[in-house]
Amino acid sequence: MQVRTYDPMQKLKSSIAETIDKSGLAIRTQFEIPPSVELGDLALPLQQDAKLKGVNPSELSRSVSEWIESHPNPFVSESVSVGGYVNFRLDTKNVAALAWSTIRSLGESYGCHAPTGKSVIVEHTSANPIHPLHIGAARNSVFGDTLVRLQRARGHAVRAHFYVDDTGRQTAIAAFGYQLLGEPVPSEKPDHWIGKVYTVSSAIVEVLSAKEKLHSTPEGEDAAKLRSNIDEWMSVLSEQARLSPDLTDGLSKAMAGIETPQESISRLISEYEEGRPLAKRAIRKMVDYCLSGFKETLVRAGIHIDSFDYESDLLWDDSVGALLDSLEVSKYVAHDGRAMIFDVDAAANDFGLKEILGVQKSHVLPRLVLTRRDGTTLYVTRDLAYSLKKLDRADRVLNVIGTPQTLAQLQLKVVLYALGYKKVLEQIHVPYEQVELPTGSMSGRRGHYVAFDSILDEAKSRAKPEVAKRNPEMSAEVASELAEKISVAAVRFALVGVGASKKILFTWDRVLDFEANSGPYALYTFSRANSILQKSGKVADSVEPDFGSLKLPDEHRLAVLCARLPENVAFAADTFRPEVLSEYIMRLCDVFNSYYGKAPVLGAPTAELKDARLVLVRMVHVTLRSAFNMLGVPVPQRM
RNA sequence: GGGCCCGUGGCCUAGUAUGGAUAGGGCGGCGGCCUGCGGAGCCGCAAGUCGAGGGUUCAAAUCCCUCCGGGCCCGCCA
Repeated sequence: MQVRTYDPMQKLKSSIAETIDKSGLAIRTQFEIPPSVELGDLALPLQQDAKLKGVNPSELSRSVSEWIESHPNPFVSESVSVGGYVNFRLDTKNVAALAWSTIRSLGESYGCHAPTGKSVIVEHTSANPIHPLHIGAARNSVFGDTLVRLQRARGHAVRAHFYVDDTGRQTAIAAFGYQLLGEPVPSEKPDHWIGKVYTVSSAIVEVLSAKEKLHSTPEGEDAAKLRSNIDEWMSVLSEQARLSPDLTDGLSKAMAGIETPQESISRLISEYEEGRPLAKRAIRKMVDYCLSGFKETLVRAGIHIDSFDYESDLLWDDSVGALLDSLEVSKYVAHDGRAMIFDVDAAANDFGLKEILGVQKSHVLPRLVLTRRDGTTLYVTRDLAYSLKKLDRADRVLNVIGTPQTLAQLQLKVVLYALGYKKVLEQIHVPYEQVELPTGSMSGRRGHYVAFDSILDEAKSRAKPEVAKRNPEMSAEVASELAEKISVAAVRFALVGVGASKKILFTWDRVLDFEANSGPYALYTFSRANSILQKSGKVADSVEPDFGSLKLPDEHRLAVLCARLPENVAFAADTFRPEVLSEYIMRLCDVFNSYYGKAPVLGAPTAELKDARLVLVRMVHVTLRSAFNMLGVPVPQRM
């Protein structure tokens, strides 16, 4: 049976390695890419091997290249020995043919790898359901979703999970306001409306409780602090009163009758945790409205969540209770009243986890409080139970969570490992840096944020005139669809195009400048390739080309680049770095743009050349389309 | 006090995992290219002490140490 080829470059490398192995030189065949195209397509560095063998690197590389020259490999057109490297120039014809047969057989799935049978859960987004997704969450979503797509392309069975934090105090504050308003149907996009309810409720509660405290506080520093606190929240309130007068007014009136809102909120929390019907109805109703708003935004950005996991379910189905029972008897747990405190450092030392997790031995890991003195659970406790649930459902779990959570994620691993869940090592924190605004940090509570929706809207409204300018004959509807695609591409490229460890300073121009942004450029390149294929009037996939007629350096580069998609996907997936793929796309676009500008495809001098070029264009076309799919970028047929 | 991350031309960024061949791109600037498959394009030019200093090495943007600048974390918050 023929084994299906997924990765042409891999296949070709093994073939060359095999040829070299026959020489009996016994060298490692770890290929690299030379720093410049003039040097070749593949490089074999032999300095290490030369050292081990105690021979001169140049001599070794010369023997290898001489061997290849006298024992030809179909994929190598030339091998040159330079300073301990053997540089290989690949044979355009055979590389193109190999890439083409792979592309033709895989079609849209070109770039994907053989199924592994391994299951992966990617948890991402998981924003609090009390305000719209903002730009920071957008980075999480886009990054997380791209990871989902990449893991899938890697051959794993992947599911995207969203952890719904519905038992926290913040959620209760919003739900409390929602209850007071009579639990209405939101009058606008639900997450945006709930965001307002949350900000106003939060501000009123802050003001009322600060005022309350002020009564029993003697004049001095503390009182002054309370006063400035009141002032701050009053100004948030007046801002909201200006933006949404009815809502603010309604909530203020309803809240005025409540003497101790903090207590009411605490009661709501505990009633919800106990699963009391009224509390349950109000909170779930509000949360689900908010989630429906999230979904709308996510769908627009091409993001799909397979499972929304409610934190409250972990309490109700006693997952948390079971976890507490096993913690109770752990030798690392100390009790203080009903509070449980976990000695993370001792556990990490005992199990040798510092070494495994890359923590310095001398670094003392902070203890972790798992329950309050009154016995109630904390966020981490529920998160522990949630981790177990995720690990139960997949071979591997990727948690897309911001860098501020790094320590907490580490502690979580130690605790679960110490409880005997060794599989927790298969749960990986994939961190990303925050997005900052020029005006300072965002605050959901204060209603200060840039919503994901606004970014998409703004991108679209900037794209529209550009589309209209270039396509005056296009109907408004089609133009709008196109503008939508372009804006999603621009936003996704902007958020995933830089390494996750880099902070992003969000400015409208940075993200939405269509000259600077690589998204529209890449889509444009694709649409040009598409247009050449359309114009040809041929079905490129049924053409049997003679790749031997491709002589231009750019034709060679394009064939080799197309063959490299799968290995780039593998690397991006395995290192959790989508930017690897976006860099690859840019490289391919650069070469292709330059190519079709100087080499006529449809007007090629001979029929053979025309066919070969046409197929090459098709290869670029399919390769780009696959790569876009993996980045979650929609593809327009024309622009 | 302890720990983590970032620091590459005016601005943004790749390269750091596995040290190696002239540090790649983009924006902005300057100069060209619409009789050719659509100019969101192409071609060219100027612009760099890879934060600083030491060390290891035949070889350091990359590894080690110290320091500087920016950010984050070390809650009976989430």
